[in-house]
Amino acid sequence: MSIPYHPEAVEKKAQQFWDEAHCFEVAETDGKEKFYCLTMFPYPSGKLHMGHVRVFTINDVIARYQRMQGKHVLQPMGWDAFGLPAENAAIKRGIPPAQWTYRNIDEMRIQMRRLGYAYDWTREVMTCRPEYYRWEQWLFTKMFEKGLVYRKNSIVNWDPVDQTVLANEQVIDGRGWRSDALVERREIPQWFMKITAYADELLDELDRMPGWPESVKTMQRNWIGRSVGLELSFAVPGEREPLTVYTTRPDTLFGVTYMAVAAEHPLAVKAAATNAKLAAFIEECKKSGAAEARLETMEKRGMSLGLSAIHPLTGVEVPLWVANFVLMSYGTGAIMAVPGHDARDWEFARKHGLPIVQVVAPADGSDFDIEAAPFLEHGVLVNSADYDGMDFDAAFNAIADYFENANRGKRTINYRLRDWGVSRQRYWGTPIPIIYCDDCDAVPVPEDQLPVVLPEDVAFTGHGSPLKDMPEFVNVDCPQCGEPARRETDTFDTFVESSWYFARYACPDNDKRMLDERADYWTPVDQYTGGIEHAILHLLYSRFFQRVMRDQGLSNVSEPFTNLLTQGMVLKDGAKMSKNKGNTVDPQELIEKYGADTVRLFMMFAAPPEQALEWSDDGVQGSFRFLKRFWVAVQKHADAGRPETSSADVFTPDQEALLRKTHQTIAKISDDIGRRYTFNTAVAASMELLNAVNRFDDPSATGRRVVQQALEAVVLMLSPMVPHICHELWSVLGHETALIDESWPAADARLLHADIVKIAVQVNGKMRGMVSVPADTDDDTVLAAALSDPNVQRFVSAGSIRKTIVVPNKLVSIVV
RNA sequence: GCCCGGAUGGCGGAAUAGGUAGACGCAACGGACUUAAAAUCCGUUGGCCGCAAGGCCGUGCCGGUUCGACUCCGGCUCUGGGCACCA
Repeated sequence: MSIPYHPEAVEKKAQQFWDEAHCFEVAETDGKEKFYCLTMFPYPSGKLHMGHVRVFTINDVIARYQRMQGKHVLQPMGWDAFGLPAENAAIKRGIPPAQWTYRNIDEMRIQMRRLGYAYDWTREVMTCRPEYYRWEQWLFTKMFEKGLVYRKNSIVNWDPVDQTVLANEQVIDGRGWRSDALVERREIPQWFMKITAYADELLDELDRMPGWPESVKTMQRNWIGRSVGLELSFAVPGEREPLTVYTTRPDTLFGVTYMAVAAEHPLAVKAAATNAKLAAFIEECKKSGAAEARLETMEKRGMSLGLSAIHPLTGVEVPLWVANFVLMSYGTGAIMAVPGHDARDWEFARKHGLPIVQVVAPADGSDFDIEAAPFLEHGVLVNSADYDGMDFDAAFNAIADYFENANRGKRTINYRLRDWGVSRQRYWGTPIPIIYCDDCDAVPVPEDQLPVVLPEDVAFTGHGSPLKDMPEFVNVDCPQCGEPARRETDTFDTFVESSWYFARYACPDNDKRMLDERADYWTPVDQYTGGIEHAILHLLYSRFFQRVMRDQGLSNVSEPFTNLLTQGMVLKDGAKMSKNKGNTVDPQELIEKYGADTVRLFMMFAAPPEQALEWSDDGVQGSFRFLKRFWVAVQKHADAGRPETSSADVFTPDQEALLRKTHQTIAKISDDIGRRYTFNTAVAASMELLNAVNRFDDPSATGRRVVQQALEAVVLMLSPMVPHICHELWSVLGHETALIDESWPAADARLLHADIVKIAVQVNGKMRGMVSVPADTDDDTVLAAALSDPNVQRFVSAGSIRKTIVVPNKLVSIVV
């Protein structure tokens, strides 16, 4: 008597079983291989979206698969709880950010539980809790002591109407998103972490990280952007200080025809003091956001400073300009321009009528029209005095030697990577543990006064941080001299919290130390899964922080994530699903309609994990139908009672075919999940095997035994993806013990290969026939069989064969 | 603008090391069951030609390497992600 498939009841029952048995709570167990399986933790935005469901399901499949491989699996979950959206919600709804955040966490936790993820909830962390962020404050004070943090001026987006600092996201087409005022660049003092001190290590170690995708490693290499170049100076007549610039192309030095400085550069500021037009232009330049993408794409504008610089080799005077694309915070705030061999310099020279000189020619001696386009490749020097005829390396070295010997410049290694500015002029974040004293300057908060607790009960207006208006927070005594002092009101970039949470899951309850021996047991993370959008910032900051913790003696691990899986976005209508764009699909509705297993299955089946997944409402239905067919097939089989366990090992051809199919499928899915992470093809293979079972009609004892084996394999192998229905069907198949403790099935190697293989026959590269031969037939016999195919013969006349290729068990290619 | 990806039937995708393009699923169409609908089951389905056998074309575009290219190389187009204060 078959029971219909009711996902809600099935899922509730399975989850209750796992909860009561505490299946997913893990301690540090000796003698068992550990596997730390982690997803990037979510921002508690309100409800789960499809992107969450995708990444959590992928990771859960891996965690459950590894568990079935006999490993001791930790899969924790927590909340990246600080951030801008809570402040926006607070303004919009008049609720304190903390309240809004905790409510969202509670709601999303319920949704996650409904989806049946194998999380150890006893380890949950929330970054907005003092017991979490106190350790980050503590580490910051340690970094302060080591000189790994420092304070300097840096640029922010300033909204002149709302009188507030804006995030890049809040600047739309150069205007503040609420005020619509033109955004300005403004310099304010901010705290920086010296990630550049680790630049070489972060770069070099990428070569020894086989578990990371090549694309992510390339992006990080380019981001760090290590380059070897020459630092040299141009004298400026009438100025005491020369203008220092850095170039990776000293070979183009003779092609310098002008120089440009940033609007904030002292030379520009000085010149503007006596030139109203210039002053106006400089003010205009500051009216722009700070985002690089915007600076690079906006119209390149500039104005002559009326000054010149002396070329260090030729002595020729080149004009000095101020330009909107040169930024004070990058490099020295000045550039030497070589329009003949740099695209941006070329474009700017064209626009402003500045001379373009060719100093590098193509190595093959061909002509190049420098007036039509810049020549960007390496080549042979021309118009470069004694250096003419040299190639890039020779010219680089000769010119660099000249400057170093004359003590007028030096070879320098530069990084594109900049130190990490961690100050945010916002309320909802970790307070930066610094006290400003008139006499002692910036003093870190002593360890016994940590944590600096963020007051949660605040009236939040959105006009600046409410911390500034809280004297009880701001006014403190200087820890050094005891005089009245002021507490820092800026908070940390939320990337600081997400740079070490993965280690804290090992010991979230320790109130004496940041990390303990349990972190030594679990770290590094064996499998880390998250969005490709984090390929650079979050992953690089985490690699940096892991090293800071290591050098603080907290860990002996350098790389935090051994294997990285970057899953693609969930797109709708070709764009990332997001609340901003209003193109979201609510997973909750689908769960209520079809159950968690259907949603999980569809997410795994719709696309391979690394690829972007274009959402379509069609197809979820198909996954549900498959689960129903799966359910009915197992029930129907079980209704006839358990097959006898012992029978002779004699099979009919059909029985043997299903047996082979079962074992081939086990081998394929093991590879798909264990090595390739192509869960979509694993699902497809399960479907094929189930289709084969449904077509198979053999009520004999042996037939039923073969079916039992096939169904058990499908239940076991689908269980990481659809754990609830499999939990139930495992007992339907007659098992007393729970599926969660079962091992992954093993394929019988003797049953993996077919005894008859089909060989494709090509003539001149075109398919002309198929022949069936026993597996591993020798080449000559296969060729003879191929040539005897009537259709092949039509295209091959005797004696005309020029070449034959035989690919064993696959293909014959005949060239006539 | 710069860096990293992607493009295959009506749709999502498969082809794992250069070797049968389109597995599996969706949608559509035809049929069975039903008073009917839903559900379920069976069948067909890249395009063109052909009664059939079979042939020709076909993996974003242009070109190359190879007996053989979705796969490798060169050049484009469109599109997704990142660009340091969204997370």
